[in-house]
Formats: sequence, C-alpha cells, structure tokens
Amino acid sequence: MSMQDAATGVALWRQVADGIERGIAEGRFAAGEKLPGEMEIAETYRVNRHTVRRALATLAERGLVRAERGSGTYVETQRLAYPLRSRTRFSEIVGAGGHEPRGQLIEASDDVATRELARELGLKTGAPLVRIEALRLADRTPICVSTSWLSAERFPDAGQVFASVRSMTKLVAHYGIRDYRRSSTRITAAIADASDAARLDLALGRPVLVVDSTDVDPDGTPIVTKRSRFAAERVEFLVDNT
Amino acid sequence: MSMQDAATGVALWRQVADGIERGIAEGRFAAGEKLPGEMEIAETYRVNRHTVRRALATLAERGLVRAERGSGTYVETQRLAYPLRSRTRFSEIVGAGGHEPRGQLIEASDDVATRELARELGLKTGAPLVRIEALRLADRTPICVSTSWLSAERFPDAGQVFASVRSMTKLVAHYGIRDYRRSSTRITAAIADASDAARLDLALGRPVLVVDSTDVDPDGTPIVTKRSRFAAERVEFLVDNT
DNA sequence: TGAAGTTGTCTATTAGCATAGACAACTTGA
DNA sequence: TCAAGTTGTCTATGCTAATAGACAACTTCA
Repeated sequence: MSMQDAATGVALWRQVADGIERGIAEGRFAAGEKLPGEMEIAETYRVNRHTVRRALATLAERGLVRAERGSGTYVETQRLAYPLRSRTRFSEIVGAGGHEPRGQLIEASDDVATRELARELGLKTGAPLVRIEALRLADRTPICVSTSWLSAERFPDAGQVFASVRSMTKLVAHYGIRDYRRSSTRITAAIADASDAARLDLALGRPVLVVDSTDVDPDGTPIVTKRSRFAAERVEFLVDNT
Repeated sequence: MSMQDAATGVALWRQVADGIERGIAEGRFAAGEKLPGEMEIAETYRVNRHTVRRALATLAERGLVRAERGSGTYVETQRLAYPLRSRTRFSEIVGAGGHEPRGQLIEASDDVATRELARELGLKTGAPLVRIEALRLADRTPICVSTSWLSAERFPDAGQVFASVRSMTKLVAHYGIRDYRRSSTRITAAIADASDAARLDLALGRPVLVVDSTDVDPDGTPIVTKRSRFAAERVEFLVDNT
C-alpha cells in the first residue's frame, strides 16, 4: 500500500529520521554507539546538515539518541538496570551490563561531621572528614554524581587516592579493606540542581534519584557514607530482597 | 516502523492521497465509481479544497483516478501496461509499474510432449516434460494463469523448485541459466474457461488474452514453452517494434 | 598545548505547502 | 432552459521545509 515515490509529500527530515530509526531498530547502530557525524549523515542522505539536525532533534526528543556537543550523537541506551543489594559495586553493575565503568574525581576537600554524618559513620559530631565529589559514568554516559564522606583519621589523603584509582572499591582496598557491604540505603527523588544537572548532562528540571547509603566493613564498622544523585532517565533500581 | 505522530513531516495532500488510495485498494471506492466531490473530501479530511485537488492530481497522474469537469472524479480501471519484448520478465514489468509481483504454484505434474510441444522445445514427440500451472499477480490482483512445459531431463524437479522460488526467472537460474530471451510470441483471445475464470477472479464470459511463447537461452536452445491466459480487462500489451 | 573534528546557534534566501476567495467552464437532472 | 453541483483556473497570503554559510563552543587525541 505504499504508494508512489515514497518521497514526494514526505519531508526530508522525516525520511532521514525514519532511516536512522530503522538503523537503530535493526541494530546497525547499537545502543550506546556513536552515530556518524551530522556532516556524514548529510552526505549519505544527500541532504543539508540542518535537515539532519532536525531529524536528530526529533529522535532526541523521543529519547532515541542523545547529542553531546563536541563529541557526537549517541544511540540512547536503555536504562541501566541497577540492582540494589548488600553487595553493591558500581563498577561491577555497570560492567555486568556490558558497559565500561568510569569514574572521575570532581573535587575532594576536608569537612567536619554534622550530627547526622557523625551518626552514620559512628563518629563524634565535628570529627574531621574527607569529602569526595565524584562523577560515575557507563561508557561515556554520566550515571551519577556522588558525595562521599570518610573519616579523615582512618583514611588520610583519601581524596588523592581516589583521584588516582577512581573507584571507591579500590580506595578502601588501598587502606587494607578487602570487603565491605551496604548497611543502609534510602532512596528519594528530586530535581537536579544546576551543578548536578551540568555534571550529569541533564536538561534543566530533570529528576534525579537521590540515594543515601552507608557502607560498612565485615565487622560492621562504618567506612563511608554517601549521597548519590542518579540521572533518573538513565537508570532504574532493582530491589531484590533475598 | 512508522514512528511518531505519523502526521508530522508528511504533507497534508499526501495524507489525503494515501487515504483515497487506500480506499480504492480496499474496495471502498470501486473501479469506475465516482468519488465524493472535492468539497466533500475536503470536509472529511478537514482540509482546504486546493489540498484535495493536489492529492487527486497525483492520483490522476498515476492513473488511479480520472477527473471529469462538471461531473466528478472517477476511479480508473487501469490496465497493466505489458510490453512485449525479447526480454520479457513478469516480475520486472509488474515491478516497473509500481506493483508487487507475486506468483503461486497451482499444480505441477509430469507430462509427455505432443508433436507441437516437442517442436517448440526441440525435443522428440513423447519426451518427458514437467508441466507447471501457475498464477501470477500484481499486488493482490490476479493477472494471468500460465501453463509452462519444460524438459524433465534438463529440469528435474522443476515443479518443486518453482513452488519455492515462485518465479520462472529464478527457477531457470536454479539450473544455472542466468539469462534467456523470448524467441516467439503468439497472441490471440478467448473466453476464459471455468477454472481460469475462477483463478483470475473473472466473471463468467469475460475474455482472456492467450499468449503462446517460448523462451530460449543465449545459445538459442529452447528452455520453456508456455501458454498464458491474461485477464483482458486488466492488461494491455504494448508491442514495440524497434 | 594545539589541531582536528564534533555539535550548537545565528542570519539569510529560495522553494514548496496550505489556506482563502472568486469566478469560469462544464455536466446533470428537474 | 435553468438551477444546482461539479471540476478548472486565477490571485493572494502566511507558514514551513530546505539550503547555504559562518562562527561559537566543546571534545578528543596526538
């Protein structure tokens, strides 16, 4: 039933958008993969770059692709399944999903324990802490920003260590802790503030999942307490109570 | 695979044209019948009359409808243009007309050559043959029934092969023949017999064009000889003498 | 650090889409 | 013959699609 030229009466941008969508659906462009550059797409469809941009804009609006300035346009991965268990390791979860986990230090600074932080960490109010602000990514996609607090006495120079190892697991291993587990997890949601939105490459007004968690060593001694903000549109938590 | 709104990026006249074409294809507007007036169509699609006119113009250009000033616009009963050349391929002719060629096996059986069949195929009288009865369609419209005879020695199991490939071109390709041409074509007409009328979905007493033809390979060796019965009201043969 | 390559944004122009109204030309049926 | 209804043609206007070029902003990699 599909008619004449199949071209006349159908806007070019629409033809391009449909073509790319078909490419994604048929797996020619895999999830998370980078699409050809706008110029290259324009050449293959023999069309102006602006027309390609319009096609990509409609796909982006529907969440099929995501453009990253200076880098490229990527096929949007489905939400990262993020199981919440007592043994929760960002790198393992992301790796299990077939993605490459990355971490980068945003900022490390000294801090002092508020009453709540002190209670979580089993310290006294006002105790010296190291505060680590980090961004975690799956491949090139930012997943979450987390603010972690550790005892400055037990983990001196934790900031510098994290900057080099880029992983909380490796950081605590550096201090001789080979295993730890999640002792508490609280989840809520909020709108990303300006700096988190920028780190996570989120549009203004987009929601984040806020996770407060504390990890303890096998003895039950608190190691680190965190507040993580996950880009809600990129992850879904799986709670399995076993 | 058809995407978003299904409206954005598709011109209104195109949507109207497609809608009317679907109406014709599904039989809501029968062949020869009068379409609603341009004003009425404009109202049902909530569109300007000029937009309807454009839609009708494209349909008229393709021969699906015909406008008569002062009277109305009518669904054209269009005959499939069927050029008769030395290179005659049903699938190519139908495809070139913007239709989807189809074929289906009615029956395959063993036969022996009459004197005439033997002469056409360059065999001896009584030589073993394969007889293939097939129906050929454009889109869903039956076009012709053809009875083909091939040498059983040269093309063993031709019937089973045809049943799977559904194309004479592909059948002979299966036996290593990559090209062939029409060596002789004779045309006459008759009234469809009961079984042909049923296959072709023709009313009783309707005429068929009877075409006797023989195809030969590049060496001039006969491959297949056929008697085809075309629904006369659906095709017109074009003889181009160049 | 710098060059190359990427996406984002701006201005400008041309062509096509869609609407609106009016009237001519023609057919049909009362 | 006339009125109603049909398609054909003209003018006009506003909006969208598509092209083109230039440059900014940013990322990546050597």
